[in-house]
Amino acid sequence: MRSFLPMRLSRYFLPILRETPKEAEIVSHRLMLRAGLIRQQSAGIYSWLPLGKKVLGKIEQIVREEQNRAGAIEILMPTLQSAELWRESGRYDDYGKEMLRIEDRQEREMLYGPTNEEMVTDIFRSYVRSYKELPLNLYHIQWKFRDELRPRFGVMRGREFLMKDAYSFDLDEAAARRAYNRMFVAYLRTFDRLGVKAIPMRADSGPIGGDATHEFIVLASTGESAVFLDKAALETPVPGADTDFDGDLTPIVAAWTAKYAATEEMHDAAAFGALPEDRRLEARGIEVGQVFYFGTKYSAPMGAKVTGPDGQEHAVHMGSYGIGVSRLVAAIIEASHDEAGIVWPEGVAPFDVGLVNLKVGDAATDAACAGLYERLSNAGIDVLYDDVDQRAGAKFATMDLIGLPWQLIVGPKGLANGEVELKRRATGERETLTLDAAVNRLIGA
RNA sequence: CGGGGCAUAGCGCAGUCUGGUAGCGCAUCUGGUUUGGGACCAGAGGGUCGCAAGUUCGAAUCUUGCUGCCCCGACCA
Repeated sequence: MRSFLPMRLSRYFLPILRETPKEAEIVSHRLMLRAGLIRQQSAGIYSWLPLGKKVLGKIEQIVREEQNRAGAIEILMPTLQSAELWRESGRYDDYGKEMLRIEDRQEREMLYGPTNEEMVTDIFRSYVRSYKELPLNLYHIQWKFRDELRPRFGVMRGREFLMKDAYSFDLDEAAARRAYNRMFVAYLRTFDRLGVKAIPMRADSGPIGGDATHEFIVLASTGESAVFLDKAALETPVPGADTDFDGDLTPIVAAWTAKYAATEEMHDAAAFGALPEDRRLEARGIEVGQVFYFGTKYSAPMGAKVTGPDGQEHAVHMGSYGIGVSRLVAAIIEASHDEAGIVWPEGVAPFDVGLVNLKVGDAATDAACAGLYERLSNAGIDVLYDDVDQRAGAKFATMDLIGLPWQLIVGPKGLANGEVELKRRATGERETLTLDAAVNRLIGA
């Protein structure tokens, strides 16, 4: 007897909207509202409903695994920070109105963190004294708040957003560049596992400062920014799971950075024009990550120093590395959807399979579904069982909308021949199989 | 922050100009008929018309103030 209840749609919380709420302009926002992933609570601030929360968790976990693989170490810093820390770096006055400033009951000045360079630098300087403890890369996955003047496009540009931010500490610039490369390669792997094509592009360092930086841009026709790239970038191989992060990563990074790829702001029309015409690609994209090297910008004013092998104190060289976790949910949808709804890449889908019972209450279909659910679950497959008493059309429309990679359709007609239908959401292909064959196909998939 | 717009049932909308018992579609509930691509019939429930003040015998409708939200631009992970 299994010790868990099946995830039955009739008992789940999946508020599907048939009509598109009028505020949603772009496709990912529309689909996230319609498929019951999120609910807006205030401008740029969203609740994550069960299906959305599952996707967010999947993305978070892939990001975490690849950060860990690259040698970064997870911590968790608070959302609320003291203004004092930000005065040390000078950013309390520089950051502007995007920073949400609040006062506690003792009238202490606080802020809801838009980023964590100061805080992580404070942690570092409190404990680390020697170059022997380097390199160090600390990251966390935490909610941030930036009081955007004009939040829009749903979670694509919300005010509150979930972000992975990593911070590297090294003795000198050369070591910091190696740390940068580790994150660069980790990002290539992360986005690949998330099922999106993300291209690193030369970027403007912006207010965070620094002189080496790349933005990772997901190509999507509905993307917000225009990008220009060498088509060869699309064919550049993504490093495998066996990549040695302690080894020399410069060849991998060089293979990517050698190919022309730039956003509009950094576009060099002459360099782009020098490419053979059939390799020039003008596309649109969404920024989902950025890596920076910024040297001693924070460590120097904040006194984050270590003693080097020379016996002298050195301000550490730092970098920071962000991935927009909540934004990625929207970016993935922008890059992967059709007229009927979302098409989740397998790695981030909220469930692996939607098991559709076409005749709820019929002893044969009910029993077949129960058996299939159990066999698939025991094989580690995450199944959403649609046991709702609805017409077939409505069930199919719901499954297509929420975009699970596979639909396993069980109806009385097929079952009379011992058969079920397996539909691949991405392609729409359907296959009629015996129950055993369908289970084996899914377990093998 | 400049410009524009919207706010009426859970969602999408009409009604506002020209003040007079608050409507439609979808969704929800009940009963029946249906049942492989968003069914049909009959019935039912659900609204302090964003908030406040004013004008008026009477305000969803007119006036003033406020709030929230959206779109374009500038800005931005």
